[in-house]
Amino acid sequence: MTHETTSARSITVANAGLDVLEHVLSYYIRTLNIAVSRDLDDKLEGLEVAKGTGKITTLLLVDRHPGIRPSVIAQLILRDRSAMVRLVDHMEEDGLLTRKADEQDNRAQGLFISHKGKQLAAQIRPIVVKQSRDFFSDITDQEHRMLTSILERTYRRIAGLNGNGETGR
Amino acid sequence: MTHETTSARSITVANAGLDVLEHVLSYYIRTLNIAVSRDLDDKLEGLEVAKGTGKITTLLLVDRHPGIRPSVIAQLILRDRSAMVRLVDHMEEDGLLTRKADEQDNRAQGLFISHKGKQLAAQIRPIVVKQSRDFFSDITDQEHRMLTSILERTYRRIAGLNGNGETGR
DNA sequence: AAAACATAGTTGCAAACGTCCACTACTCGG
DNA sequence: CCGAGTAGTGGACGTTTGCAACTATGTTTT
Repeated sequence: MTHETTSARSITVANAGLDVLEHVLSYYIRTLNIAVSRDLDDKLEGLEVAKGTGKITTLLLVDRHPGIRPSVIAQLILRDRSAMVRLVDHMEEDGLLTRKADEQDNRAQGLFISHKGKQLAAQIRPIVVKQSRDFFSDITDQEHRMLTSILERTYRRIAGLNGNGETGR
Repeated sequence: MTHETTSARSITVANAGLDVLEHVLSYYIRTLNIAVSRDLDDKLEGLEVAKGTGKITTLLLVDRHPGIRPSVIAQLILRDRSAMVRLVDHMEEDGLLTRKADEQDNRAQGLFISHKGKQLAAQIRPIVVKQSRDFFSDITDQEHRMLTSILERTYRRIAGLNGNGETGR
């Protein structure tokens, strides 16, 4: 049917409707994700934790909860254990943290932050917070808080931070 | 400083605080993204448009705007042109759309949906909408609308589709 | 106490992207 | 006509991610 009349050049970024996606939350989450991730990477350039939510979250979690286990972090960042292993490998190589076998449970291990890791964590915290705030510059503080708390709800369910846990893989 | 009393095994998914990330919108965007993407992939399993926001958006855009150019779509989905080329390659191979050289501008091309593509688009629309709604099941309709429109604001700025409709190109 | 089952970490493999960069073809303004 | 900018393409890389299989260890059953 339609294929000739609509002059292609009239379809610009500014006037192209997104079809149903315009009202689909997941579309914005998915798209904004790539933008916000890119932006964050820039802000973190050179800091050994660029790329991926994983490193940052892991660093902060280990700093905050000495002895936390890889598998727990994996659940929180929604990755599988194998991905987690590599993450820890890298971070250990970079001297940000260390593994220590758990004394009670020999198959488990605990993660501990290094001095260098601690400093990096301290350095990163303000950057991460500010980045998020700056990125969503056209959102009021109130809206920002609201979004955060609403999304937190879904996140907690998915990650199993609520009642009991499902793995939501 | 929380640490000694906290034996490693007591740090569970349920009680591990996320440090500053707890109040960082971008953290939720980034993390939820991977969950929502996985979920969507499941719902779309087998449908030739699984994986990545790109295919779906492209399909719907081409269906909606016959003759739209790859570069325009690229801007909307926040990818670079080369990524777009491959996307179109695949979709053309799959018989979802076709390229046609633009008559006015020989360096450009227009994308047109195929019959198969049109059917797929029709099939996908409800799924995508429902998926988003279902995924964020613990959010009220009103909140969902609010989130969508707030995020849309940021998206539009990022993608450069603000204000005026036809910025002379 | 042995067997069966579950959990933590690990590794290999392979698919899927995204990014950077260079290159061609073409348009347009001056 | 020239120079600048744009559209599409292709190649090479480096990463990330997911799956499946495997080990070691812990827990539960019978």
